[in-house]
Amino acid sequence: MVETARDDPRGRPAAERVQRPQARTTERREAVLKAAMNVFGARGYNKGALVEVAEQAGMTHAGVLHHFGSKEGLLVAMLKYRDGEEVAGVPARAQTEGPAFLQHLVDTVEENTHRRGVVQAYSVLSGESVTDGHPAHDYFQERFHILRAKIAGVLGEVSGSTDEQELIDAASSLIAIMDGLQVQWLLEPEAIDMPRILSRTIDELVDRLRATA
Amino acid sequence: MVETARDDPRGRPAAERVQRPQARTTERREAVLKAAMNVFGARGYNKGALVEVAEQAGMTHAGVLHHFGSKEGLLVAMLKYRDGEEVAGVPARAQTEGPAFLQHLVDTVEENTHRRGVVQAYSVLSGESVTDGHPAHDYFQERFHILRAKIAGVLGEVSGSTDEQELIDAASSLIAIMDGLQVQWLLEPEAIDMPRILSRTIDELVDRLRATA
DNA sequence: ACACACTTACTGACTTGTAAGTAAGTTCGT
DNA sequence: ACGAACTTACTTACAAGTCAGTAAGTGTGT
Repeated sequence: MVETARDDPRGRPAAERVQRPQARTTERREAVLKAAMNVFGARGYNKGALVEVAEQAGMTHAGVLHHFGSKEGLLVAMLKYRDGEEVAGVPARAQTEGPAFLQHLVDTVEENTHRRGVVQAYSVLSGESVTDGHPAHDYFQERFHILRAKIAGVLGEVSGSTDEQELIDAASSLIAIMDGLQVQWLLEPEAIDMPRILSRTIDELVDRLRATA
Repeated sequence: MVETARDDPRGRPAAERVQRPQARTTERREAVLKAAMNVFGARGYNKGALVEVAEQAGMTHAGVLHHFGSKEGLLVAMLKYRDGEEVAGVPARAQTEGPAFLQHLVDTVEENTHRRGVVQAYSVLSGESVTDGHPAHDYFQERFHILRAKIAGVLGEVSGSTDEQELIDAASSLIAIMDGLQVQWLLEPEAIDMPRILSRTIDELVDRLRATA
């Protein structure tokens, strides 16, 4: 008994739920989230309009607001959702460790070559996120912080190096290369071979770290 | 005689000039351009409003449109203007050659550490530029294309390598690192030492290329 | 005299968000 | 097993604001 008032009846209900959501609600919300990826990816958060998101999800913009409370709420939910599935094909939550993780990075980049929309959404949003008071600011700040630590750890394992600063620097470089290449690739796809460059860079980086270990 | 209708009476007049601009016009336009850097840098192109640009330049938004014709015209003019001066302190047009150019890159990044606004403008705009039909799309596409060729050339000179593909890949990496680091730095400045990482990367890159030369 | 460098005033197109209403689903007392 | 009471999942309609762009006018420099 004790009624345990579940304050989280599935997901992150913007309009506070008291009962539980209906059967098909989850998939409807997912449709909205996917539409948001499309729209925010194609036009950016600022220029992306709720009406267009709603249209693609088959409802009105008021319906979208019913689910996510505000445009900002939708963005945040979308960002979290994206994390949950990573890139469809790749195992997502599969938190690979050690050298496998570095291969996982290359695989993901390879996958991304066939998912322009995802890459575009990421590039646009991370760029926008540095503007004053952008709703995705905290998300990207945290994401980079965690990613750097994770990659530095793996690089340490693989190379045997224990120079923390150098490991973090190397991790920062790796992330920077991946992100920077995406923008160049989006603007001139034939000119940039992302997987090749990344995999080369990783090899060099590990070699360098091993040398000073 | 013959009236030689000069179709470019100084600058890029959006509202087509017939006579020649007045004395203080150039500096007024420059004030607008600088304001545009501020506003588009802080808010992005889409969210940046002409009224705010105008305010900072000491006129109304209609005055800005008088000079640049449209918001898009202002952006393009701003981008060109920025190229003309690069970063205030650094010699700008000084098209350094050879190894000096690589040092110039590091110096510029060092300078940028003290010019957050410039870095933010660049990051936001280049991110936005990949969206559908963005007015800065062509600018950044061309910029990356030229920069890659330039850097690849310099790397070839310095390392002695003649492997075109490898030189272009290395150039792409360098640019990607600089751009990618900027975003991370903007989000967490204390965590990222841009000049140190860049200069380290350049050394490694040159060494690698020299080895296979 | 006439173009230039603006300003004021206004329009129209979009935007996000809210309010109110409706149909369908869920829960629960009996 | 049934219906009242209530929620959820929307819709239509609207409020309120923001913004780029235009038109017409005013003063000033050459």
